[in-house]
Parts: sequence; C-alpha cells; structure tokens
Amino acid sequence: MNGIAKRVAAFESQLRKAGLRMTQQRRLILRILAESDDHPDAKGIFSRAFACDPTLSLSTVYRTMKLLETQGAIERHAFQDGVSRYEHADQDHHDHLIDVETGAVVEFSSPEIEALQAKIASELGYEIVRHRLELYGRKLPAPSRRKARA
Amino acid sequence: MNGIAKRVAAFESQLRKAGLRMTQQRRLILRILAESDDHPDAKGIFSRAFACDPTLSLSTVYRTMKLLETQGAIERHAFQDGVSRYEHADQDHHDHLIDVETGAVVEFSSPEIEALQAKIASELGYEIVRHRLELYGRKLPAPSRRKARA
DNA sequence: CCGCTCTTGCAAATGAGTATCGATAGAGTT
DNA sequence: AACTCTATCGATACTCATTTGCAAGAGCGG
Repeated sequence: MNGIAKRVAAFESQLRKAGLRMTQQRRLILRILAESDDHPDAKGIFSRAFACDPTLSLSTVYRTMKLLETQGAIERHAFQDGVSRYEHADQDHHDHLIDVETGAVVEFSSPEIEALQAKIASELGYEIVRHRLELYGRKLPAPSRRKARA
Repeated sequence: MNGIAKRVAAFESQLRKAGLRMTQQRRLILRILAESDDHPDAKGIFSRAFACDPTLSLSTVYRTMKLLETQGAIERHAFQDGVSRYEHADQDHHDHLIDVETGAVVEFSSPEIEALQAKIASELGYEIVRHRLELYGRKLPAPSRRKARA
C-alpha cells in the first residue's frame, strides 16, 4: 500500500470531476502503470494487463494512454526506437539515458543543464515550452570494482 | 567550386569503395540535400527532386535516405511532429530549437551542455554514444533584453 | 558492346496509432 | 434493485509514414 492505491484513487476523483467514468479497464491499466518502474510501450502495457483481463483490447490501452496523458497522469516519451513509451507523472522532472545495448532506461536530472537550456533559448529569443534530452550510451566497465574472474 | 559538387564527389568515391553505384537518382537527391539549409522530410526532398526528375519515386528517396544515413552522409532527426527530417552531416555538431508555433528549426550548440552530459553519463557509469537535445519554444515578443528583475 | 548485379518504380505490405459503430456497463436517481 | 442516460468498450476499418517484393532497367568493369 503504497502509492499505488493512492494514485488510482487520486485519478478516480480527477475523472469524476471531469464527468468521466472509472472503469475496470482504466483501473487495471492504471495499476499496471503504477506498478511499473520501467517505461513500457502500449503493447507492453497491453500484454501485462491482458494477463489479468483477457477481454481487454489494445484499442482501450491506446485510448486510455491518451486520456491519462491529457489528464496529466502519465508522460509519453518517444525514444529513438519509434514507439511511444509511458511512465506515471507523479514524480520530479527528469531526463533519460538509454542503454543502446539493452534498451534499459536510466533517469537523471540536471538543474545545471536546465538552466543552460533556458539561457540559450532566451538568447535566441525564445521561451522554452518543453524540451527533450536523451542520452544514448554504452555501459562502462566498472572502474572501482573488480570483476570476479574477468 | 561550392561545397556541393565536392560533397557529391566525395560521396561518389565513398560509394565506389563500398561496391555501390552512383546513380542519377542518388546524385540528384544528394544535390537537393546539399542545397538545403533547412530540415526537410522525405516528402519535401521528394517534391524538390521530383521537379527535376518526374520519374523519381518516393521509395527511392526513402531508400536513399537510409543509405546516406548508414554511410554517415546525413543525419536523421525525429522531432515531435512524427516524421523523420534530414540534414547533411558535414557540419559541426549542433542541437535544435523548434518553434512550436511555426515549426521553424533553429540550430545552436553548447559546449557547456555537452560537457555536463558527459559528466552525468560517466557518473551513471556510461559513455555517451549519441544524444538528442531538442528545445521546443515560443518566440518571445520583446527583442530587447531589459530584465525587470533578476 | 556484354553481362553481372545493384537499383529503381510500382504496388502491396507493415506497423503504430486513430476513428467508427453497435453493444455494454458506470453511476446517479428512484 | 430497477431505470436511464451516455461514456466507454471491443472489434474492425482506416490513416499515414516507411518498408519491402519483384520484374524491368541502368551502372560499370571488362
């Protein structure tokens, strides 16, 4: 009991206010998302949810993701593999480092970079609406730790 | 002699080495790209090239873009409008600021940000292979640089 | 000029995501 | 619990960028 039930409840009241309904499908997808700490795509969410409810359709996942996004409950990212990936939005702003070999996603944040971005934009006569910063990297051999039998 | 013919020639010898052919279509597309200082998508390149050679097909543009990309002659960018946009690669590294209202693309570069990226990556145990930094902004009304407070 | 095979144009195929539509099921009311 | 209203669902058709299969065509070394 965790943030999960809390998030679902918060979203439920948010929906109510908008005259929308909290359906079984939305509850399920929301739970899947809240339980995920990676960045699944629509298919990934679908297959996890399908395991719980085999009547669920992929359309509903897409619809729900769009709804959740416009409600600000999740964030959508389009990394360079082309598909949209999602994560719940109730956390601090951060950017992503994607392991080019495994596809693993590491989150990080850098106030210094943010500040530089704002400075650059204003020098060019713009104010930033949003930004996208993705680092694609390869894991370095651990420098301080000896591998057992390298 | 402009860089254009030079680039085409350089690419031609690069192809030769790979056992590939310098066809009319490739020559044309390459010239279009070299002459462009914006970031056209496949359709845009196609329509510019089609004006010179109405027998050209869109498939060929896509195929050629892929070839040019793997040969390192161009760079492909996927901004948030969904389509792939291209630019020739024989220039300094830079990032992009996209005007959210007009779609205009402004190029900029920031060694400070690059340095911070490298630092962050190495702290996370990674070396950067490539990165993607896009600022989405709105043009500020006042071109003056007076700051009320700061 | 020959011929090998890389390339092309066309059309059909993919694949992510969206729209349509009849059927279903939330949720307030009684 | 029954009733009603309509948001939502599942299935399916569709869009749009990009890719691919294939037969005809064109580089280029000889």
